[in-house]
Amino acid sequence: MPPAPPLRTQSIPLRRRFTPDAGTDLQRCLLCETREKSVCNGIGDTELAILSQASKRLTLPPGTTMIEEGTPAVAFFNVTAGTVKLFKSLPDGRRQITGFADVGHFLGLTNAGTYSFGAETVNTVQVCRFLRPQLEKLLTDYPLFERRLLAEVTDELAEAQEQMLLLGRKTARERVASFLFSRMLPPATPSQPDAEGCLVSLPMTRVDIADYLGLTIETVSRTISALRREKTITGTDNHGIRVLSVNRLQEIASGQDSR
Amino acid sequence: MPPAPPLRTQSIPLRRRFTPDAGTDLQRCLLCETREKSVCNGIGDTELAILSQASKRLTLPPGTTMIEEGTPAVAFFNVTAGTVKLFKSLPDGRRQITGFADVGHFLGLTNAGTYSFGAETVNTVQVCRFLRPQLEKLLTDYPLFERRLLAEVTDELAEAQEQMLLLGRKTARERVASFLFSRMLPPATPSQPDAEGCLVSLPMTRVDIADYLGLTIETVSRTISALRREKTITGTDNHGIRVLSVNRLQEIASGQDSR
DNA sequence: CGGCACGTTTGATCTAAATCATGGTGACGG
DNA sequence: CCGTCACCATGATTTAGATCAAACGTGCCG
Repeated sequence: MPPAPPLRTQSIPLRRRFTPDAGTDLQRCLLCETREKSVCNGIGDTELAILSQASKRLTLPPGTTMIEEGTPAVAFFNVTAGTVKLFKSLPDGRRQITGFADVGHFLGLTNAGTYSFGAETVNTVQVCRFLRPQLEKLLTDYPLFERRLLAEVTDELAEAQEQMLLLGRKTARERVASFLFSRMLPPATPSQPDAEGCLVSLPMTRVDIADYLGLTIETVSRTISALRREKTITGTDNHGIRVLSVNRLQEIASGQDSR
Repeated sequence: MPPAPPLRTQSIPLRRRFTPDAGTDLQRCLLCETREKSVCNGIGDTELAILSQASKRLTLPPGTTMIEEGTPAVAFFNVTAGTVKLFKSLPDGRRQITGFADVGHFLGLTNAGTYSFGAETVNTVQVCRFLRPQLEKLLTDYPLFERRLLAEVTDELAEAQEQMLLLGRKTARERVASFLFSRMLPPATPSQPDAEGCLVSLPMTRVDIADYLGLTIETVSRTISALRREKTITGTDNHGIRVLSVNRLQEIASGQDSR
């Protein structure tokens, strides 16, 4: 029914951009600062050399297509810097972003032979790439790695259910508030806890936010403006807002809101 | 913004209804017909007695609350007959059904100490219940069990992403078509493949369908009527419709639709 | 320095689906 | 057998958010 929206993907997949980082030594994983946040923590310190060999670290510029929906599922990624957006599309171009994978998150897991979703970098991203056979070997060799992955997928599923509640039953206002609130929960940018309000980083564009919340860019923009007008948030920078009242935001997000 | 809808839960949790089945012998799992459809298949034939001891089979009448959102996560269930609905709610009563767990599906997995969702039987349901410590022992003792569970959760996540696309970007017509189509994919009720059209069983009420698709009962009702009027489906039974044109239904579901 | 491209904001209008309202049907119990 | 209750269908009206339409800033490049 809705007419096909204009194509929004400003980026094209560039194979030559998949350049491995220069210094890929065997100590890489041991020194990795994001290890404890990720599945890699399921592998002991002594065996980390194996992990380094099983994976390759890549640096990807903003707007790089990492996964194209429907292509063979050959790799699994672990994000060590930046933000990746995951999405599904309809033939006419309508798109739903199903999640943003930040530092410590994995992506690319699937049972089917092909990916059922696409993935594209939001900003400059660093990932560790595991090819499928290597991943499977890690799973069988390191039970704690598998256990950790199971836990991560379980969390991911719980988040997905929360997002279904948002998409199916929340108002635009509640959706935007939920989004901002969830973005300030993990200590991603824990700058000043509440010196001048908590800073929330929004590396993605309004289009991405809209496609994540099941809204249009106009509605997202208007709603953010309204929250600004009523002093729940401040900041005119498009990629970083400041939350003035966390409680207020949470109330709106959970639907306990007057207006 | 939307006023609290009237309470829709016609059922109340009845502790006394959690009665274990009479004949719980050690051979139960070996004879279980739904084993190969479920995580239990990760355990070898010889060790099935252990599985029988780790679980308890229960028969639950329609409308039984199995899991109450926010309560301690003490059990994990495997559905062996019937259909269970999983849902999340907002304080004012708005509800989103996040999935229907049919035969072979598990429910109740979580990392947090409490359930982040509720679960209620749609019709008469049989489940095998594992208490949490028992489940964890199975996971560590039987790698194939854990691997199978990881695969199930991964599938569940893919389904959740598909549902996010539906909730965020599809029209009412596309949502209903997608629902009916997805319900006929698994050979749940594989009666006649296409003798007089494929039969699809809908054990849940219109309210449940609406809460699953992020619509109102009126819209669901009208949309089903429209599909009937245009001969894509037939049947006046509320809990079972017949798909006359599978292709047509799939086209509508995926958004390639004229009207 | 001017112009173009991109992302964003804001206003006016439209519409798909929600809400409000009513009637029908079948199951169940007294 | 009749009243009640749960569920479903359908018509009339309203509305939240989509769509259509400018206009504004900012950064980039010739």
